[in-house]
Amino acid sequence: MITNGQALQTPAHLQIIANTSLFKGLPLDMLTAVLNQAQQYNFSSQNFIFHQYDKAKASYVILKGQVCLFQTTPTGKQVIINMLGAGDDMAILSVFEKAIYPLTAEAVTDCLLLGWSSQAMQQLMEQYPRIALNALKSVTGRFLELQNRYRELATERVEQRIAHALLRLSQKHGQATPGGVLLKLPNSRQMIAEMTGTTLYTVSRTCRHWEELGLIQSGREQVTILNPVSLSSIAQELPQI
Amino acid sequence: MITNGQALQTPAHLQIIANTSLFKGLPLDMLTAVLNQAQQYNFSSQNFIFHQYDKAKASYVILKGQVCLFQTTPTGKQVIINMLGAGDDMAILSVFEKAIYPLTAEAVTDCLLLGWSSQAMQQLMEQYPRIALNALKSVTGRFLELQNRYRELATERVEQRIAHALLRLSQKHGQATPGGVLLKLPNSRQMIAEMTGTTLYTVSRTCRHWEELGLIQSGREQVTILNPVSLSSIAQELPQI
DNA sequence: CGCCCTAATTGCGCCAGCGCAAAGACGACC
DNA sequence: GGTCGTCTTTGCGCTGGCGCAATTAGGGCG
Repeated sequence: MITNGQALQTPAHLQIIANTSLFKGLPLDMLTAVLNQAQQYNFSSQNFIFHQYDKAKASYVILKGQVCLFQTTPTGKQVIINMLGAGDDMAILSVFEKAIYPLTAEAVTDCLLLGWSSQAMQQLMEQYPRIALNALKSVTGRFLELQNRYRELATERVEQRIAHALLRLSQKHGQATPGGVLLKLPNSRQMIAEMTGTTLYTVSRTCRHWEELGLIQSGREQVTILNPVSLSSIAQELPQI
Repeated sequence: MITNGQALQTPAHLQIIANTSLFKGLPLDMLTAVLNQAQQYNFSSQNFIFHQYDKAKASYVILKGQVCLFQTTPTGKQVIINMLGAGDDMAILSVFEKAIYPLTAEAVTDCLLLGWSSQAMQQLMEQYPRIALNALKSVTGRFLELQNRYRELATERVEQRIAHALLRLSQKHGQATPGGVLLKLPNSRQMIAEMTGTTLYTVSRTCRHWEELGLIQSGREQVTILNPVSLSSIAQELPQI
Protein backbone atom coordinates (compact mmCIF):
# COMPACT_ATOMS: atom_id res chain seq x y z
CA MET A 1 0.00 0.00 0.00
CA ILE A 2 1.30 3.41 -0.97
CA THR A 3 0.18 6.82 0.19
CA ASN A 4 1.22 9.86 -1.78
CA GLY A 5 3.32 12.75 -0.54
CA GLN A 6 0.60 15.32 0.16
CA ALA A 7 -1.16 13.18 2.71
CA LEU A 8 2.02 13.12 4.79
CA GLN A 9 2.13 16.83 5.55
CA THR A 10 0.91 16.60 9.10
CA PRO A 11 2.54 17.94 12.25
CA ALA A 12 2.66 14.38 13.57
CA HIS A 13 4.74 13.24 10.63
CA LEU A 14 7.10 16.17 11.03
CA GLN A 15 7.56 15.23 14.67
CA ILE A 16 8.39 11.66 13.81
CA ILE A 17 10.94 12.21 11.08
CA ALA A 18 12.58 15.02 13.07
CA ASN A 19 13.73 12.24 15.40
CA THR A 20 15.23 9.90 12.82
CA SER A 21 18.98 9.54 12.37
CA LEU A 22 18.74 10.82 8.81
CA PHE A 23 16.77 14.00 9.43
CA LYS A 24 17.84 14.93 12.94
CA GLY A 25 18.61 18.59 13.46
CA LEU A 26 16.87 19.87 10.34
CA PRO A 27 14.76 23.04 10.59
CA LEU A 28 11.03 22.81 9.93
CA ASP A 29 11.08 24.13 6.38
CA MET A 30 13.62 21.51 5.36
CA LEU A 31 11.61 18.74 7.01
CA THR A 32 8.58 19.91 5.06
CA ALA A 33 10.55 19.78 1.83
CA VAL A 34 11.70 16.29 2.77
CA LEU A 35 8.17 15.05 3.44
CA ASN A 36 7.04 16.56 0.16
CA GLN A 37 9.19 14.06 -1.69
CA ALA A 38 8.29 11.06 0.43
CA GLN A 39 6.14 8.05 -0.32
CA GLN A 40 4.61 5.98 2.43
CA TYR A 41 4.71 2.17 2.35
CA ASN A 42 3.19 -0.65 4.36
CA PHE A 43 4.75 -4.08 4.38
CA SER A 44 3.29 -6.88 6.36
CA SER A 45 5.35 -9.41 8.21
CA GLN A 46 7.51 -11.73 6.08
CA ASN A 47 7.28 -9.59 2.96
CA PHE A 48 10.34 -8.40 1.10
CA ILE A 49 11.03 -4.67 0.84
CA PHE A 50 13.80 -5.10 -1.71
CA HIS A 51 15.99 -7.89 -3.00
CA GLN A 52 19.75 -8.38 -3.16
CA TYR A 53 21.12 -7.62 -6.66
CA ASP A 54 18.13 -5.48 -7.70
CA LYS A 55 18.84 -1.98 -8.94
CA ALA A 56 18.62 0.35 -5.93
CA LYS A 57 15.73 2.69 -6.65
CA ALA A 58 14.90 4.17 -3.26
CA SER A 59 16.12 4.96 0.24
CA TYR A 60 13.91 4.37 3.27
CA VAL A 61 13.31 5.39 6.84
CA ILE A 62 11.51 2.93 9.10
CA LEU A 63 8.64 4.51 11.03
CA LYS A 64 7.32 1.36 12.63
CA GLY A 65 8.29 -2.31 12.72
CA GLN A 66 11.37 -4.46 12.43
CA VAL A 67 13.39 -5.19 9.29
CA CYS A 68 15.92 -7.96 8.78
CA LEU A 69 18.81 -7.34 6.34
CA PHE A 70 20.49 -10.46 5.01
CA GLN A 71 22.74 -11.68 2.25
CA THR A 72 22.26 -14.99 0.51
CA THR A 73 25.29 -16.98 -0.62
CA PRO A 74 25.53 -18.87 -3.91
CA THR A 75 25.01 -22.09 -1.94
CA GLY A 76 21.81 -20.80 -0.37
CA LYS A 77 23.04 -19.98 3.11
CA GLN A 78 21.80 -16.77 4.68
CA VAL A 79 23.85 -14.32 6.70
CA ILE A 80 22.08 -11.65 8.70
CA ILE A 81 23.89 -8.34 8.45
CA ASN A 82 21.59 -6.28 10.65
CA MET A 83 18.18 -5.95 12.25
CA LEU A 84 16.72 -2.48 11.89
CA GLY A 85 13.91 -0.80 13.83
CA ALA A 86 11.89 2.40 14.03
CA GLY A 87 13.93 5.52 13.27
CA ASP A 88 16.59 3.69 11.27
CA ASP A 89 17.42 4.58 7.70
CA MET A 90 17.90 1.94 5.05
CA ALA A 91 19.50 1.69 1.60
CA ILE A 92 21.02 5.14 1.57
CA LEU A 93 23.36 3.85 -1.10
CA SER A 94 20.54 4.24 -3.61
CA VAL A 95 21.67 7.86 -4.08
CA PHE A 96 24.68 6.65 -6.03
CA GLU A 97 24.49 6.03 -9.76
CA LYS A 98 23.93 2.42 -10.75
CA ALA A 99 23.86 1.21 -7.17
CA ILE A 100 22.68 -2.34 -6.52
CA TYR A 101 21.06 -3.44 -3.27
CA PRO A 102 23.81 -5.47 -1.60
CA LEU A 103 21.32 -7.50 0.43
CA THR A 104 17.67 -8.36 0.91
CA ALA A 105 15.39 -6.48 3.32
CA GLU A 106 12.53 -8.45 4.84
CA ALA A 107 9.81 -7.15 7.13
CA VAL A 108 10.01 -9.21 10.35
CA THR A 109 6.91 -7.55 11.77
CA ASP A 110 4.33 -5.37 10.04
CA CYS A 111 6.18 -2.26 8.92
CA LEU A 112 5.48 1.34 8.06
CA LEU A 113 8.12 3.03 5.93
CA LEU A 114 8.81 6.31 4.22
CA GLY A 115 10.70 6.10 0.94
CA TRP A 116 12.48 8.53 -1.39
CA SER A 117 13.46 7.85 -4.96
CA SER A 118 17.19 7.93 -5.72
CA GLN A 119 16.88 11.27 -7.50
CA ALA A 120 14.77 12.84 -4.77
CA MET A 121 17.20 11.83 -2.04
CA GLN A 122 20.15 12.91 -4.13
CA GLN A 123 18.65 16.36 -4.62
CA LEU A 124 17.78 16.65 -0.95
CA MET A 125 21.37 15.87 0.01
CA GLU A 126 22.82 18.36 -2.43
CA GLN A 127 20.39 21.02 -1.29
CA TYR A 128 20.78 20.32 2.42
CA PRO A 129 24.31 19.16 3.27
CA ARG A 130 23.09 18.37 6.74
CA ILE A 131 21.23 15.36 5.37
CA ALA A 132 24.39 14.10 3.66
CA LEU A 133 26.30 14.53 6.91
CA ASN A 134 23.57 12.74 8.86
CA ALA A 135 23.71 9.92 6.33
CA LEU A 136 27.49 9.79 6.66
CA LYS A 137 27.17 9.53 10.41
CA SER A 138 24.58 6.80 10.17
CA VAL A 139 26.59 4.71 7.71
CA THR A 140 29.74 5.25 9.76
CA GLY A 141 27.98 3.99 12.89
CA ARG A 142 26.66 0.95 11.06
CA PHE A 143 30.18 0.35 9.75
CA LEU A 144 31.69 0.45 13.22
CA GLU A 145 29.16 -2.04 14.50
CA LEU A 146 29.90 -4.42 11.65
CA GLN A 147 33.61 -4.03 12.32
CA ASN A 148 33.05 -5.18 15.87
CA ARG A 149 30.99 -8.13 14.78
CA TYR A 150 33.66 -8.99 12.25
CA ARG A 151 36.27 -8.97 14.99
CA GLU A 152 34.06 -11.16 17.15
CA LEU A 153 33.55 -13.65 14.35
CA ALA A 154 37.27 -13.77 13.70
CA THR A 155 38.44 -14.16 17.29
CA GLU A 156 35.69 -15.35 19.61
CA ARG A 157 34.25 -18.78 20.22
CA VAL A 158 30.66 -19.56 19.33
CA GLU A 159 29.35 -19.24 22.88
CA GLN A 160 30.67 -15.68 23.22
CA ARG A 161 29.27 -14.63 19.88
CA ILE A 162 25.81 -15.93 20.75
CA ALA A 163 25.94 -14.06 24.05
CA HIS A 164 26.93 -10.88 22.23
CA ALA A 165 24.14 -11.32 19.72
CA LEU A 166 21.50 -11.83 22.43
CA LEU A 167 22.68 -8.76 24.32
CA ARG A 168 22.70 -6.59 21.23
CA LEU A 169 19.30 -7.82 20.08
CA SER A 170 17.67 -7.43 23.47
CA GLN A 171 19.03 -3.92 23.81
CA LYS A 172 17.69 -2.79 20.47
CA HIS A 173 14.58 -4.91 19.99
CA GLY A 174 13.72 -6.34 23.39
CA GLN A 175 10.79 -5.34 25.57
CA ALA A 176 11.07 -5.09 29.33
CA THR A 177 8.93 -7.53 31.35
CA PRO A 178 8.83 -8.17 35.10
CA GLY A 179 11.18 -11.17 34.77
CA GLY A 180 13.64 -9.71 32.29
CA VAL A 181 13.98 -8.49 28.72
CA LEU A 182 11.79 -10.40 26.30
CA LEU A 183 13.00 -10.93 22.77
CA LYS A 184 10.57 -12.12 20.11
CA LEU A 185 12.02 -13.49 16.91
CA PRO A 186 10.42 -15.72 14.32
CA ASN A 187 12.59 -18.77 13.79
CA SER A 188 14.80 -17.60 16.59
CA ARG A 189 17.42 -20.37 16.74
CA GLN A 190 17.96 -20.18 13.00
CA MET A 191 18.07 -16.37 13.09
CA ILE A 192 20.58 -16.22 15.90
CA ALA A 193 22.69 -18.78 14.05
CA GLU A 194 22.65 -16.63 10.92
CA MET A 195 23.72 -13.59 12.94
CA THR A 196 26.65 -15.36 14.57
CA GLY A 197 28.04 -17.60 11.86
CA THR A 198 27.04 -20.88 13.44
CA THR A 199 24.27 -23.47 13.12
CA LEU A 200 20.84 -23.70 14.68
CA TYR A 201 21.93 -26.88 16.48
CA THR A 202 24.71 -25.15 18.32
CA VAL A 203 22.48 -22.19 19.19
CA SER A 204 19.87 -24.57 20.55
CA ARG A 205 22.37 -26.46 22.69
CA THR A 206 23.86 -23.23 24.01
CA CYS A 207 20.47 -21.76 24.88
CA ARG A 208 19.38 -24.91 26.67
CA HIS A 209 22.58 -24.86 28.66
CA TRP A 210 22.02 -21.23 29.69
CA GLU A 211 18.45 -22.01 30.56
CA GLU A 212 19.66 -24.71 32.95
CA LEU A 213 21.96 -22.14 34.53
CA GLY A 214 19.04 -19.74 34.88
CA LEU A 215 20.55 -17.04 32.67
CA ILE A 216 17.76 -17.01 30.14
CA GLN A 217 14.35 -18.49 29.63
CA SER A 218 13.99 -19.93 26.17
CA GLY A 219 10.71 -20.59 24.44
CA ARG A 220 9.33 -21.10 20.99
CA GLU A 221 10.35 -18.12 18.86
CA GLN A 222 11.35 -16.14 21.89
CA VAL A 223 14.01 -15.72 24.55
CA THR A 224 13.91 -13.82 27.83
CA ILE A 225 17.18 -12.52 29.23
CA LEU A 226 17.02 -13.11 32.97
CA ASN A 227 20.61 -12.34 33.89
CA PRO A 228 22.26 -9.92 31.45
CA VAL A 229 25.26 -9.46 33.71
CA SER A 230 26.32 -13.10 33.60
CA LEU A 231 25.59 -13.21 29.90
CA SER A 232 27.82 -10.22 29.40
CA SER A 233 30.66 -11.83 31.28
CA ILE A 234 30.31 -14.92 29.09
CA ALA A 235 30.49 -12.61 26.08
CA GLN A 236 33.79 -11.25 27.33
CA GLU A 237 35.01 -14.71 28.33
CA LEU A 238 35.42 -13.71 31.91
CA PRO A 239 35.79 -16.60 34.35
CA GLN A 240 32.37 -17.50 35.74
CA ILE A 241 31.73 -17.24 39.47
CA MET B 1 57.73 15.36 9.64
CA ILE B 2 55.09 17.99 8.93
CA THR B 3 54.90 20.52 6.15
CA ASN B 4 52.56 23.48 6.43
CA GLY B 5 49.65 24.28 4.17
CA GLN B 6 51.14 27.01 2.06
CA ALA B 7 53.88 24.79 0.69
CA LEU B 8 51.23 22.47 -0.73
CA GLN B 9 49.76 24.93 -3.20
CA THR B 10 51.36 23.49 -6.30
CA PRO B 11 49.65 22.37 -9.51
CA ALA B 12 51.09 18.90 -8.88
CA HIS B 13 49.31 18.63 -5.55
CA LEU B 14 46.04 19.79 -7.08
CA GLN B 15 46.39 17.10 -9.72
CA ILE B 16 46.95 14.41 -7.14
CA ILE B 17 44.11 15.20 -4.77
CA ALA B 18 41.72 15.76 -7.67
CA ASN B 19 42.03 12.00 -8.21
CA THR B 20 41.30 10.85 -4.68
CA SER B 21 37.98 9.31 -3.70
CA LEU B 22 37.29 12.15 -1.28
CA PHE B 23 37.91 15.10 -3.58
CA LYS B 24 36.94 13.67 -6.95
CA GLY B 25 34.86 15.97 -9.11
CA LEU B 26 35.61 19.20 -7.22
CA PRO B 27 36.32 22.37 -9.22
CA LEU B 28 39.76 23.97 -8.95
CA ASP B 29 38.83 26.70 -6.50
CA MET B 30 37.41 24.17 -4.04
CA LEU B 31 40.51 22.00 -4.35
CA THR B 32 42.61 25.04 -3.56
CA ALA B 33 40.54 25.75 -0.48
CA VAL B 34 40.94 22.12 0.54
CA LEU B 35 44.71 22.20 0.18
CA ASN B 36 44.82 25.42 2.16
CA GLN B 37 43.61 23.54 5.20
CA ALA B 38 45.85 20.51 4.75
CA GLN B 39 48.89 19.41 6.63
CA GLN B 40 51.41 17.05 5.11
CA TYR B 41 52.80 14.08 7.03
CA ASN B 42 55.50 11.51 6.52
CA PHE B 43 55.45 8.20 8.33
CA SER B 44 58.10 5.62 7.84
CA SER B 45 57.41 1.94 7.70
CA GLN B 46 56.11 0.33 10.91
CA ASN B 47 55.16 3.61 12.54
CA PHE B 48 51.67 4.24 13.88
CA ILE B 49 49.58 6.99 12.35
CA PHE B 50 46.94 6.82 15.07
CA HIS B 51 45.89 4.41 17.81
CA GLN B 52 42.63 2.64 18.59
CA TYR B 53 40.71 4.39 21.40
CA ASP B 54 42.47 7.75 20.93
CA LYS B 55 40.31 10.81 20.36
CA ALA B 56 39.92 11.24 16.60
CA LYS B 57 41.57 14.54 15.76
CA ALA B 58 42.12 14.36 12.02
CA SER B 59 41.08 12.79 8.73
CA TYR B 60 43.64 11.73 6.16
CA VAL B 61 44.18 11.02 2.50
CA ILE B 62 47.03 8.70 1.54
CA LEU B 63 49.24 10.12 -1.21
CA LYS B 64 51.87 7.40 -1.21
CA GLY B 65 52.45 4.14 0.63
CA GLN B 66 50.42 1.38 2.28
CA VAL B 67 48.53 1.56 5.57
CA CYS B 68 47.24 -1.35 7.63
CA LEU B 69 44.11 -0.83 9.74
CA PHE B 70 43.65 -3.28 12.59
CA GLN B 71 41.78 -3.77 15.81
CA THR B 72 43.32 -5.31 18.88
CA THR B 73 41.22 -7.50 21.15
CA PRO B 74 41.41 -7.48 24.95
CA THR B 75 43.36 -10.75 24.75
CA GLY B 76 45.94 -9.24 22.41
CA LYS B 77 44.85 -10.79 19.14
CA GLN B 78 44.89 -8.54 16.10
CA VAL B 79 42.27 -8.43 13.37
CA ILE B 80 43.06 -6.63 10.15
CA ILE B 81 40.08 -4.63 8.94
CA ASN B 82 41.61 -3.20 5.79
CA MET B 83 44.78 -2.38 3.88
CA LEU B 84 44.71 1.08 2.32
CA GLY B 85 46.82 2.55 -0.46
CA ALA B 86 47.43 5.74 -2.43
CA GLY B 87 44.26 7.74 -3.06
CA ASP B 88 42.34 6.24 -0.15
CA ASP B 89 40.83 8.35 2.59
CA MET B 90 41.13 7.39 6.24
CA ALA B 91 39.40 8.24 9.52
CA ILE B 92 36.65 10.35 8.00
CA LEU B 93 34.74 9.74 11.23
CA SER B 94 36.89 12.39 12.91
CA VAL B 95 34.40 14.99 11.65
CA PHE B 96 31.92 13.81 14.26
CA GLU B 97 31.93 15.22 17.78
CA LYS B 98 33.74 13.12 20.33
CA ALA B 99 34.66 10.44 17.82
CA ILE B 100 37.21 7.84 18.86
CA TYR B 101 39.47 6.03 16.40
CA PRO B 102 37.94 2.55 16.24
CA LEU B 103 41.22 0.95 15.20
CA THR B 104 44.95 1.48 14.82
CA ALA B 105 46.57 2.67 11.58
CA GLU B 106 50.10 1.53 10.91
CA ALA B 107 52.33 2.49 7.99
CA VAL B 108 53.29 -0.76 6.25
CA THR B 109 55.64 1.04 3.87
CA ASP B 110 56.95 4.60 4.03
CA CYS B 111 53.92 6.85 3.68
CA LEU B 112 53.06 10.34 2.57
CA LEU B 113 49.73 11.66 3.88
CA LEU B 114 47.63 14.76 3.84
CA GLY B 115 45.67 15.46 7.00
CA TRP B 116 42.83 17.77 7.99
CA SER B 117 41.81 18.61 11.53
CA SER B 118 38.29 17.59 12.57
CA GLN B 119 37.08 21.19 12.45
CA ALA B 120 38.69 21.90 9.09
CA MET B 121 37.17 18.82 7.47
CA GLN B 122 33.81 19.55 9.07
CA GLN B 123 33.77 23.05 7.67
CA LEU B 124 34.85 21.83 4.25
CA MET B 125 31.99 19.34 4.18
CA GLU B 126 29.43 21.91 5.23
CA GLN B 127 30.71 24.39 2.68
CA TYR B 128 31.04 21.87 -0.14
CA PRO B 129 28.35 19.16 0.09
CA ARG B 130 30.13 17.34 -2.69
CA ILE B 131 32.87 16.39 -0.24
CA ALA B 132 30.31 15.00 2.21
CA LEU B 133 28.74 13.01 -0.61
CA ASN B 134 32.14 11.72 -1.72
CA ALA B 135 32.85 10.70 1.85
CA LEU B 136 29.49 8.96 2.04
CA LYS B 137 30.28 7.07 -1.13
CA SER B 138 33.69 6.07 0.14
CA VAL B 139 32.41 4.84 3.51
CA THR B 140 29.54 3.02 1.82
CA GLY B 141 31.98 1.22 -0.48
CA ARG B 142 34.20 0.24 2.44
CA PHE B 143 31.08 -0.96 4.25
CA LEU B 144 30.01 -3.17 1.35
CA GLU B 145 33.46 -4.73 1.19
CA LEU B 146 33.40 -5.50 4.89
CA GLN B 147 29.92 -6.97 4.53
CA ASN B 148 31.27 -9.38 1.96
CA ARG B 149 34.20 -10.34 4.12
CA TYR B 150 31.82 -10.84 7.01
CA ARG B 151 29.73 -13.17 4.91
CA GLU B 152 32.84 -15.08 3.86
CA LEU B 153 33.99 -15.44 7.43
CA ALA B 154 30.55 -16.69 8.47
CA THR B 155 30.03 -19.20 5.68
CA GLU B 156 33.26 -20.19 3.94
CA ARG B 157 36.00 -22.59 4.93
CA VAL B 158 39.49 -21.36 5.68
CA GLU B 159 40.94 -22.32 2.32
CA GLN B 160 38.38 -20.24 0.45
CA ARG B 161 38.90 -17.23 2.66
CA ILE B 162 42.65 -17.30 2.17
CA ALA B 163 42.16 -17.51 -1.58
CA HIS B 164 39.80 -14.53 -1.45
CA ALA B 165 42.25 -12.54 0.64
CA LEU B 166 45.15 -13.22 -1.73
CA LEU B 167 43.08 -12.21 -4.74
CA ARG B 168 41.87 -9.02 -3.13
CA LEU B 169 45.33 -8.08 -1.89
CA SER B 170 47.05 -8.80 -5.18
CA GLN B 171 44.47 -6.75 -7.05
CA LYS B 172 44.89 -3.71 -4.86
CA HIS B 173 48.50 -3.92 -3.71
CA GLY B 174 50.23 -6.35 -6.06
CA GLN B 175 52.75 -5.48 -8.75
CA ALA B 176 52.82 -7.23 -12.09
CA THR B 177 55.94 -9.28 -12.88
CA PRO B 178 56.69 -11.56 -15.85
CA GLY B 179 55.71 -14.65 -13.85
CA GLY B 180 52.60 -13.27 -12.12
CA VAL B 181 51.42 -10.71 -9.60
CA LEU B 182 53.91 -10.16 -6.80
CA LEU B 183 52.61 -9.32 -3.35
CA LYS B 184 55.00 -8.01 -0.74
CA LEU B 185 53.87 -8.10 2.88
CA PRO B 186 55.89 -7.96 6.06
CA ASN B 187 55.04 -10.93 8.23
CA SER B 188 52.90 -12.25 5.44
CA ARG B 189 51.61 -15.51 6.95
CA GLN B 190 50.63 -13.77 10.15
CA MET B 191 49.04 -10.87 8.22
CA ILE B 192 47.01 -13.11 5.98
CA ALA B 193 45.87 -15.03 9.05
CA GLU B 194 44.73 -11.81 10.70
CA MET B 195 42.79 -10.87 7.59
CA THR B 196 40.98 -14.18 7.34
CA GLY B 197 40.30 -15.14 10.92
CA THR B 198 42.65 -18.10 11.04
CA THR B 199 46.17 -18.87 12.30
CA LEU B 200 49.56 -18.44 10.70
CA TYR B 201 50.00 -22.24 10.81
CA THR B 202 47.00 -22.87 8.67
CA VAL B 203 47.97 -20.12 6.23
CA SER B 204 51.44 -21.59 5.94
CA ARG B 205 50.13 -25.10 5.28
CA THR B 206 47.64 -23.81 2.72
CA CYS B 207 50.25 -21.75 0.88
CA ARG B 208 52.69 -24.66 0.75
CA HIS B 209 49.98 -26.83 -0.69
CA TRP B 210 49.17 -24.28 -3.38
CA GLU B 211 52.85 -23.91 -4.14
CA GLU B 212 53.07 -27.65 -4.77
CA LEU B 213 50.12 -27.32 -7.15
CA GLY B 214 51.89 -24.46 -8.95
CA LEU B 215 49.20 -21.88 -8.18
CA ILE B 216 51.48 -19.54 -6.27
CA GLN B 217 55.12 -19.10 -5.47
CA SER B 218 55.63 -18.41 -1.80
CA GLY B 219 58.69 -16.79 -0.30
CA ARG B 220 59.75 -14.96 2.82
CA GLU B 221 57.41 -12.01 3.28
CA GLN B 222 56.05 -12.32 -0.21
CA VAL B 223 53.76 -14.34 -2.45
CA THR B 224 53.47 -14.42 -6.23
CA ILE B 225 50.13 -15.36 -7.73
CA LEU B 226 50.92 -17.58 -10.72
CA ASN B 227 47.44 -18.84 -11.51
CA PRO B 228 44.72 -16.42 -10.40
CA VAL B 229 42.05 -18.34 -12.27
CA SER B 230 42.49 -21.55 -10.29
CA LEU B 231 42.79 -19.54 -7.10
CA SER B 232 39.52 -17.83 -7.90
CA SER B 233 37.77 -21.13 -8.44
CA ILE B 234 39.07 -22.34 -5.09
CA ALA B 235 37.66 -19.13 -3.57
CA GLN B 236 34.25 -19.99 -4.99
CA GLU B 237 34.61 -23.65 -4.02
CA LEU B 238 34.23 -24.79 -7.60
CA PRO B 239 35.29 -28.37 -8.25
CA GLN B 240 38.92 -28.42 -9.40
CA ILE B 241 39.81 -29.84 -12.81
C1' DC C 1 -10.09 -31.81 21.84
C1' DG C 2 -7.13 -33.59 18.56
C1' DC C 3 -4.64 -32.78 14.28
C1' DC C 4 -0.86 -30.87 11.87
C1' DC C 5 2.78 -27.85 10.85
C1' DT C 6 6.75 -25.89 12.30
C1' DA C 7 10.27 -24.97 15.82
C1' DA C 8 13.32 -26.84 19.08
C1' DT C 9 15.97 -30.45 21.23
C1' DT C 10 19.32 -34.05 21.55
C1' DG C 11 22.25 -38.30 20.66
C1' DC C 12 26.12 -39.45 18.04
C1' DG C 13 30.01 -39.71 14.99
C1' DC C 14 33.24 -37.15 12.67
C1' DC C 15 36.77 -33.88 10.94
C1' DA C 16 38.63 -29.14 9.91
C1' DG C 17 41.46 -26.51 11.87
C1' DC C 18 43.93 -25.13 16.17
C1' DG C 19 48.17 -24.60 18.53
C1' DC C 20 52.29 -26.35 20.74
C1' DA C 21 56.94 -27.44 19.90
C1' DA C 22 60.76 -28.02 17.27
C1' DA C 23 63.25 -27.67 13.15
C1' DG C 24 64.41 -25.26 8.99
C1' DA C 25 65.35 -21.24 5.89
C1' DC C 26 66.17 -16.67 4.61
C1' DG C 27 68.27 -12.15 4.92
C1' DA C 28 70.64 -8.52 7.35
C1' DC C 29 74.50 -6.94 9.34
C1' DC C 30 78.89 -6.95 11.25
C1' DG D 1 81.34 -15.87 5.81
C1' DG D 2 79.45 -16.53 10.18
C1' DT D 3 76.09 -15.15 13.53
C1' DC D 4 71.66 -13.84 14.86
C1' DG D 5 66.97 -12.70 14.65
C1' DT D 6 62.91 -13.33 12.42
C1' DC D 7 59.86 -15.74 9.42
C1' DT D 8 58.23 -20.12 7.84
C1' DT D 9 57.41 -24.93 7.82
C1' DT D 10 55.78 -29.24 9.65
C1' DG D 11 54.62 -33.27 12.81
C1' DC D 12 51.23 -34.47 16.00
C1' DG D 13 47.45 -34.78 19.15
C1' DC D 14 43.32 -32.76 20.39
C1' DT D 15 38.69 -30.66 20.45
C1' DG D 16 34.96 -27.37 19.30
C1' DG D 17 31.49 -27.40 16.73
C1' DC D 18 29.15 -29.35 12.58
C1' DG D 19 25.30 -31.76 10.75
C1' DC D 20 22.48 -35.83 10.12
C1' DA D 21 18.57 -38.10 11.91
C1' DA D 22 15.15 -38.83 15.04
C1' DT D 23 12.34 -37.21 18.67
C1' DT D 24 9.79 -33.85 21.38
C1' DA D 25 7.19 -29.71 22.13
C1' DG D 26 4.11 -25.64 20.92
C1' DG D 27 0.38 -23.46 19.27
C1' DG D 28 -3.03 -22.40 15.68
C1' DC D 29 -7.15 -23.95 13.78
C1' DG D 30 -11.07 -26.61 12.50
